[in-house]
Amino acid sequence: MPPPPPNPASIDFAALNLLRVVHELGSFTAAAEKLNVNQSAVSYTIAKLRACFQDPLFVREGGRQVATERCEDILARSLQMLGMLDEMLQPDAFEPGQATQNVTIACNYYERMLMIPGIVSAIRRHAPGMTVKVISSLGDGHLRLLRREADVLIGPFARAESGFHSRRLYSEEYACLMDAAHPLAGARLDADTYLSLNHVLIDYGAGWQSAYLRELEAAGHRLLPTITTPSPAGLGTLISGSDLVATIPRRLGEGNFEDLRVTDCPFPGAFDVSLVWAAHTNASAMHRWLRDLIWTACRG
Amino acid sequence: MPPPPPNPASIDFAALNLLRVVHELGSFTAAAEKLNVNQSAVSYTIAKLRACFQDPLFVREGGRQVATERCEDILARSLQMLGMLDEMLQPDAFEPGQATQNVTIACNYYERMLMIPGIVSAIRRHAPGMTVKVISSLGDGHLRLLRREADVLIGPFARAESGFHSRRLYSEEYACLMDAAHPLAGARLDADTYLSLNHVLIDYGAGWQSAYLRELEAAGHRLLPTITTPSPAGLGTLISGSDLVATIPRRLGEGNFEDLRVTDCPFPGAFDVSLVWAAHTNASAMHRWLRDLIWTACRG
DNA sequence: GATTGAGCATCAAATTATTTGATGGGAGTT
DNA sequence: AACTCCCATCAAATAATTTGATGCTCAATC
Repeated sequence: MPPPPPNPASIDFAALNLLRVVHELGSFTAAAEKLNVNQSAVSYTIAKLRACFQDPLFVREGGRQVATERCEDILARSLQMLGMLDEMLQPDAFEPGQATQNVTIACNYYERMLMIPGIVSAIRRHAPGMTVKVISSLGDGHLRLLRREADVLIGPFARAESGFHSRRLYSEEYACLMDAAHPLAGARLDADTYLSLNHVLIDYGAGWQSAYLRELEAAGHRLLPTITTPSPAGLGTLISGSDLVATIPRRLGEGNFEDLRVTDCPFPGAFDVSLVWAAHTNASAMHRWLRDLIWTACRG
Repeated sequence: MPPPPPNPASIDFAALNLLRVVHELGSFTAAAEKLNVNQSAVSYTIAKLRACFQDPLFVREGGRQVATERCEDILARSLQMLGMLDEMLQPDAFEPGQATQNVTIACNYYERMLMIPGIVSAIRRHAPGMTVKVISSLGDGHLRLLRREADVLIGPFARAESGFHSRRLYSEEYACLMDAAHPLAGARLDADTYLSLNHVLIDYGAGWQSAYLRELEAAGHRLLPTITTPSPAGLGTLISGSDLVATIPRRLGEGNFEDLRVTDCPFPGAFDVSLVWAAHTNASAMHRWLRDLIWTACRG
């Protein structure tokens, strides 16, 4: 009753390497010494390969083990595969100076105004061969991460569920933006005064509710906007020289509008701006580098 | 005390295949079912690969195991290698009609006259894309096999030592070739009569001694040649219209010289013409085919 | 031809690696 | 919160590999 043939799937890289060494030294005994194993271990492994490949692989010629024609073919591929394994085992290295990859950042208007210029500038400085793509994140930022459409997501999101990682960049709050000549510019606003103003409401769409709206509604109020706009873009022109008031993130107001004034809002709706990424990019050297760079650029 | 990292050389093709199936199904449990193993065997193998490659390889996203960036790289190479193993496991097939290889036959004058035309014709008929090279074998035919300079050797050689295989094609003997008008043409020659003739001796060189010379010397005789020549080439012209006698293999004499006659030699020096090849080509499909073709062509 | 030594094949015992089956913790859904 | 699914981990069982001993084959030498 002969033993069943060995399963070829059980051939490992050690066996392929043993084949290489036997071929190189033309002797099982010498190969055993070089590999620091017993001679019979070499016999066992060659016997296994002989059975798998249905070929003697080595034959005695003039006192040496000489490879068969078929063994030469098998050996050529084995050498290839051993090289491939070596490459696979190299640590995931990332050299910014040599890199040519594209990175895709999902974010919205706020980040595009306040953060992307600094981030892009830093990327170009440290990794001049890389390219950057900025895509919208509203409503489906997390899906974009999962679908590998984006490498990172930046915004007021901090999902704790599995599959994502996040890192808080900084805290942010809402403030009132109005013309410097507005009678209440710089004054301390109570809730009633605030609610009686002529508000410009930014409706981001996709059911998004800003944190300050949630806070004032939780306090039992309702904001009746005078004007509704889909984006902060063009807000400065709209408010300048008027009695309109827009409630926007403080950092977006400060330093971005010349004749306008930023005043505390009685419903600041504090929130965190975070960097979010999918778990499958967490261990990647390039992604780690990118995240560190974004962290530095936004905290710098 | 952590366990030592596994040796990457112990990664086998089963592990690479398991990586493929987990990736495809996005689930350890589903992969286990498909592969007909226990779920914990999948965990064990993935854990081993994780340790070897220093990467989580799969992370949970939305209830599925999703590959990391590094896993995608490793998987691409794994698929390549699995394909390579499949190719390596294919039986050594040889299609004469599609083949384009060269075959090299080592032999000498006798074989070039009597056998090579038929062999070449058969090769061209069955494997029209193949090429044939004929090289001299005198003195070092066996070395040419060992050095892979020749695929087969044909001649009066039958080495029994290890490293070679041989197959007898047919038996041959020496006979006397003389002019048809020679007074002893067709007569039965005794030893003294034979030895008194005017002999043409073919001295092949390299210390080669023909079997009939060995036989007559073993019987205590010595042949004194009238003429010595290094090759049977041109022998017909030399002997025609003369009283010279050449002792050559019977088949070489018969049918090759018009006005000449072949007569039995009292020292026939019987020998075998064999096909010889090195052990390392023994299992090769192409070589087997070639040997069978030569056998058929010579035994016609 | 006989002898000797080298080297491969094979065996049983020892060791290591892998697989099985049980269990519990984590994640997702209701 | 309860329930279910799935992966991680554990100990025991099983399989594969390695060790060390032995014998057979081959090549070299006398």
